[in-house]
Order: sequence, then structure tokens, then C-alpha cells
Amino acid sequence: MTSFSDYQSRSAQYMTFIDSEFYPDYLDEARIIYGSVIEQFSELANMASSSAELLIRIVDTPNPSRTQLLRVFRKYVSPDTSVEMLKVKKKIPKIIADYGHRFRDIEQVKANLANRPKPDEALMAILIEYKSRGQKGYELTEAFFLWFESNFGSEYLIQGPVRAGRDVMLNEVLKDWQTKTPADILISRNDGTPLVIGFARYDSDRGGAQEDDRTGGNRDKVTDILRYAERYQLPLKVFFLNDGPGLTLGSMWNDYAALEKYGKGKVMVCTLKMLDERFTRDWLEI
DNA sequence: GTTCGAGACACTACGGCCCT
DNA sequence: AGGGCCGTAGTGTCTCGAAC
Repeated sequence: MTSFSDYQSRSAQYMTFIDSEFYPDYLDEARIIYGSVIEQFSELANMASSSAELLIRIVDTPNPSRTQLLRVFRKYVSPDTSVEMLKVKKKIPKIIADYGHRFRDIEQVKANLANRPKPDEALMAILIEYKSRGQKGYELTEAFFLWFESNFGSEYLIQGPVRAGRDVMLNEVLKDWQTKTPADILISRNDGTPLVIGFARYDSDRGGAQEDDRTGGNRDKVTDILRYAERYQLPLKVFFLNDGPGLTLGSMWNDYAALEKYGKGKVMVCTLKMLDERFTRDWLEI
């Protein structure tokens, strides 16, 4: 049986690249999406007699414009208050009370708006940078679900959010599992016997490990799940779907190889392109 | 003296669930 | 039925200590 470690020298061949856009190609799209938002912000600003009033006017605007206007508000008026804070409508009076003194004066804001080029491509580029955050992870899980359905769809059950959505909570699907542990994938036999708990992650360019959901935390998950499998005599295994060029940076590949070794056959780490070779019925039924 | 890795924190998008 | 909030997604960026 080949291991994840064996693939390291050919890692590029087994990597899945999910396309990103090139600069400056996306500026055209950014102008379409944000041009009117920035214009609308200018209009609201020019009508307002204070920055707090501007915020109130923005909050009264229906979505999807509101969130985008709040982002522009943050850039021009109040870098201290995150859009996440401003999203909650009923907290707005308190935010104005607590942070209002740090809002940039409305006259200054109006002047700054007037002095920017039109269209303001710099601001548009900043705004669009976040648009596709998170999407690559969804592409990865969706690709796995499609692959699994076409290969094992009739023989096994698979659960989990295909794109966005609530994770599979282990305490809800495993009898007597105590802690709230989120997982991305659960595969079981048609009779309900759980076979695989899966975690998915796409890394574009992060090399360093993130403690909570990377290898440190992963090892704890493996320990807990395998101990559970032992106690209840279940054929339960742990699967890590990891992909993206970030895997080749730093110690990531070695960390995951070590994790797989630690699992003694009950843990498998794969990129999408390894699935056909490694994710077999034999492994599912170990 | 500079570079690098790891951890910590932060950011926005969006689907789905909950509440009215 | 619709609006609002929550949870999850990947990654940008800062700091600090170790290694070079």
C-alpha cells in the first residue's frame, strides 16, 4: 500500500489547481460589481450631515447593497469597526455611541470622495479581492462528493455539506460521542454503520500550520476517533482530503505523512488526484 | 543583521437555518 | 415568505523567536 509520503517527489502531478484570476483582468468585473456601490456611497455621503447619519442611512438600505456600502464606509469613515460588527442592525446605536468619536468627519469624507479618480479602480480592486475567498474550499468538497457519488453512490451513504452549510457534528451522528466535533464528510454503509469521517481543506499558499484545524488538532481528532472505533468495535477510519499548492510549502507534506503513519492504516491523506489509486473499496472496508 | 516559520488574529462571502 | 444572523470557507498580515 502506497503512502502519502511516497507521493512527495511527484507532488506537482497530484496537485489540483483551482484557477485564480490574473491582475488586471478582474478590474473589468470589479467595475461592474462595485462601480454603482461606490457611486451610491457618494450620494448617501453627500446627503448626510454627519458620519453617524451616513451609517444610519446605509443600514436602512436593503441588501445586497447594504453590506457593500458598509465595506466602503469602513474604508472611508471608520477603519476601527469591522463590517461584521456593523452587520447587526440593532447594535448600530451602541456602535455610534462607542466608536462615533473616531469616525472621520463627514466633510472630510465628502472632500476625499470628490478627489478620487472616477471610477476608483484602486478601491474596486481592494473590494473584489475578497469576493472569491472560501470558494476554493467549496470546489474541493464538491469535487469529492461528485467523485464519491459516481464511484460508490449506490453502495454507500455519504453525508455532509456539498458546498456551504453546517458541518456534520459527530455528537449527532455517532452514538455516545460526547464533544461537539465538526467534520466535513461522513461515509457509512447502507445499514448505517459509520465507516469514514472526513476533513477537507484546500491550501493555495499557506505553508504554516494553523493550530486549530491543521496537524496538531488533526492528531487529536485522529486519536479520539480511533479510540472511539476501538471501544465500539467499529470499522471507522479518518480521511483527510487536502489539496492545493500550499501543501508543498514548509513542513505540510511531512506533517500529513506523519499523521497518516500515526493512524496505522486507519488514516488516509489524499489529494483529489490520488482518489482513484488510493480511495478503494478495500480501504473502506478495513 | 536578515530571513523564515509558526501562531494568532482578522477579514468578507455566502448558504442555510431560525425567527417573525 | 422573507429578513437577519450564524457558521464555515481560505487567506492576508502581524509578531516573535530561532536559524542562518
